Amino acid sequence: MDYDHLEPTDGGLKLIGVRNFKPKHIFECGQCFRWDMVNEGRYLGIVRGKVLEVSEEDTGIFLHNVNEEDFRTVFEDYFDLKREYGPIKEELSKDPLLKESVEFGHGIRILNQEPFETLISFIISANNGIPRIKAAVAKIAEKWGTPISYNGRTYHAFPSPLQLSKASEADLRGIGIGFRAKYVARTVRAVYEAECIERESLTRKLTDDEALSLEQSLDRIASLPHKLCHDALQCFEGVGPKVADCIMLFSMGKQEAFPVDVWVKKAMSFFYKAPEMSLPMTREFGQDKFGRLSGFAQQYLFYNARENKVKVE
DNA sequence: ATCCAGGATAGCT
DNA sequence: AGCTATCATGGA
Repeated sequence: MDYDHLEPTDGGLKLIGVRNFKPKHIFECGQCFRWDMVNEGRYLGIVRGKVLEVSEEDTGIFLHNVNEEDFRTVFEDYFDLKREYGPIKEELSKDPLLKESVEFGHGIRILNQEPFETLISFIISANNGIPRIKAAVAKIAEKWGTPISYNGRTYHAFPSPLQLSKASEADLRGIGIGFRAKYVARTVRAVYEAECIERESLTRKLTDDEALSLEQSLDRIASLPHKLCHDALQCFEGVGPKVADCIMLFSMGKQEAFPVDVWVKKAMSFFYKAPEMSLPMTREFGQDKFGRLSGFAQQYLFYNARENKVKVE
C-alpha cells in the first residue's frame, strides 16, 4: 500500500500518508490521454464513465468527485495504490544510469486503464504526437461516448465497443487520424464481435469461425501470459510490438512489458551506449536488464528522455 | 521546404 | 527473420 488511509472531504477524498504520487508525473508521462491540467498541480480526467480531479496541495493529495465506494471499486486499482513503489525505485536505482531518471520521475505511478480505450488510443498513437493523440481521443469521446455532466459542463466517457462500432472508417477519418482510421474501424469491429460471441458462447456451441473470433476478446487476451498476450494483441490491425507492449503495460497489468518508441530508443542509446540497436533488439535488451520491473524502468526513462529532450550523438 | 511525432504494414530479399 | 517505402496530418 502506498497510502495509509482515507479522509472524507467536501465532495471527495484526501489520501493520508500517500507516497510516490505526483499528479504531474502520473499524467504527463505519456501513459494516458484523457487527463488535462486545469490548474498548477490539479488535473481533470475521465475514467470509466466518471469525471474526477486530482490535486496536489501543501496539505496532501486530494481526489475530487470521488466517494469511498468509487475509490474501493475503481480508483484504488486505477491509481495502482496497492503497490509500493519505494522498493521498485530502490531496486532500479541500484543501476546508477537509471537512478537519475527514477529521481526525475519519482512520482510516477503506472495506471491500470481500460483495455478497450487503451487499445484504440495507442493505435492512434502510431507515428503521431501526444497533443494530437489527445485531441483525437477527445473527439472520439465527444462523438460516440456517453455524455456526463460535471460542475455545469458536459464531458464524455470513452465509447464502448458497441458505441464506437457505429463509427465508419470515413467518420473516423473526419476526426483527423488519417491512415489510422482503417485500423481503428477494423479493430473496433473485431473487439465488438468477440464480445458478442463471448455472450453467445454461454448459451450454445460455437462454430469454428466464431471460436476464432473469440480469440480477440480483450478479457481473454488480458488473462494470457506475457508472450501469448503480446502476440494476441498484434492480431488487431494497427497493433505492432510497441503498441502491444503499451496496452499490456497500461491496461493489463503486465509490468514486464518494455515498449520501445523513439524516445526510449534514444534514452537507451544515451544512457546505455547502445547505439545502432534495432527496435526489437532494444526491447530484448531492456527486458533482460530490467526483468519484471521493465515497465517501470521504461516509464522513468521515457519521461526523462522526453521532458528533457534527450539527444543522442 | 524538410523533418518529426509514444509505428505498423505490405512488399521486398 | 530483417530491411525499406509508404502511410495522413500539422507543427517546428
